Amino acid sequence: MGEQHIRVVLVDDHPVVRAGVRALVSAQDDLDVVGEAADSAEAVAVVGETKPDVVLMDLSLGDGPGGAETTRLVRDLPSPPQVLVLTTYDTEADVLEAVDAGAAGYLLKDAPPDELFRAIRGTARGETVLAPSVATRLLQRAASPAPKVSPREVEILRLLARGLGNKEMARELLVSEATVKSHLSHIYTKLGVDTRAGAVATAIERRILRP
Amino acid sequence: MGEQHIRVVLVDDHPVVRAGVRALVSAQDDLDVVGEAADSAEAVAVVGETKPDVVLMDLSLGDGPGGAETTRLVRDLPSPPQVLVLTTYDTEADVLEAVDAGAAGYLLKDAPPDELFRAIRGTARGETVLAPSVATRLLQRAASPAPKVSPREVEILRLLARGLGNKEMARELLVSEATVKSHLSHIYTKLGVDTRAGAVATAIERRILRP
DNA sequence: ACTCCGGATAGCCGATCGGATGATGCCGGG
DNA sequence: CCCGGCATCATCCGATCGGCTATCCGGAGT
Repeated sequence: MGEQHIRVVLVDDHPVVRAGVRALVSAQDDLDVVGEAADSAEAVAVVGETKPDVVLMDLSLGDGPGGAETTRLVRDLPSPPQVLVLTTYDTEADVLEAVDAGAAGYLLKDAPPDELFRAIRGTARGETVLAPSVATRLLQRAASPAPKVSPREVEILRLLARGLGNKEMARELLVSEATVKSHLSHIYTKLGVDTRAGAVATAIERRILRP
Repeated sequence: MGEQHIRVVLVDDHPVVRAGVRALVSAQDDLDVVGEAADSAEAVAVVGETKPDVVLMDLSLGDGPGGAETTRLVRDLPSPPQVLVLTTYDTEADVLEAVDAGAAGYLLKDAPPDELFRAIRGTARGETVLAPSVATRLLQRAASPAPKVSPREVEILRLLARGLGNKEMARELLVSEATVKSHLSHIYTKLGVDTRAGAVATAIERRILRP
């Protein structure tokens, strides 16, 4: 069998979380934490230097590029590591973006240590590891129609959340009021609502808008 | 000078965070982690047994009572410990509730370890320790009028976010449509908006509603 | 080449909303 | 004891919204 020690790099902007994962992971005989990074740039550098088997990636990295983008970057490196996303949220959008970026697994931070260890080992073996709640969510969404809002519609949603009326949105976007209404109708259909307030709530819930 | 070792109990539902704080705090000569708890009941039990000087309290504890309520509980114990809130969010509502519950400090989880240590020591000495961002926010809000929505108005907001019309809300709440409109008007005034969509967005932003 | 989709536009109409104004009853703090 | 906040209800009215039906254009994909 290949490597006996799985080399792990941690990417998380929270010192506390890094310390926690390091403490837990290091205590495992077959797992070594060979590096840490607090942001995207650091992550790329550290991964390039240490050539880990697995990268534990947080999705929210503070200012610069997020975890999804960083996942892309490290996956584009020569002999790229497997990326296991370890984050707080399990939004559909987050999961999809991460998987799309080349993540091999998705775990939540409230997972018990055991699950974390198993996930790291599985990921290192090339397996795809999803937290139960994430897997469930994915299946749910896969069954139901995927509501993908267009860029323009997102703009509308943004203005909507600011409480603008159709007329005001029209002025803001330099289009006619009819166009705004048209977009809104499409948004309602896609989000499965029929009021502006509901659209805003659903948009925020699905992370189409950020509060 | 009193105790040379400051006894600390951790309350957080995330194993990873507990491990992280424990690893960081334990490495300090003058700080001892004498207990951990993952939920409110456990917290009260552990604090009662270990009589710590400081409790590091997360505000979101999963299912049962939250961190604010738990803070009240441990502060009501005989010879209560100081409570230092250590959480992810710095919402005005969260801060106020925590302080009201008897918390002596408020730190964010992305704080550097140094700051955490200083906060623990300060809290143990009875000082009030606020994260800079939290302090700033408090001053801001203290200057501007505090918009406190009534319980009934929160109910209205909840239904609003579900996209219900005034008539439907009225039926749901067993009141007349006029009453609903009245509440809405008050909500608009308090939140500084003039549309339902804006109200929902602002309510979520101010954490009056949870997405 | 042809189709599908996002984006833009138009008009119609009933339902709803938001603002203004005013009134009543209850409770708790000053 | 009186005031203020909360909750309740009522009416009026102009502005807006949401649903419906149709058309047009340009780019991406088959």
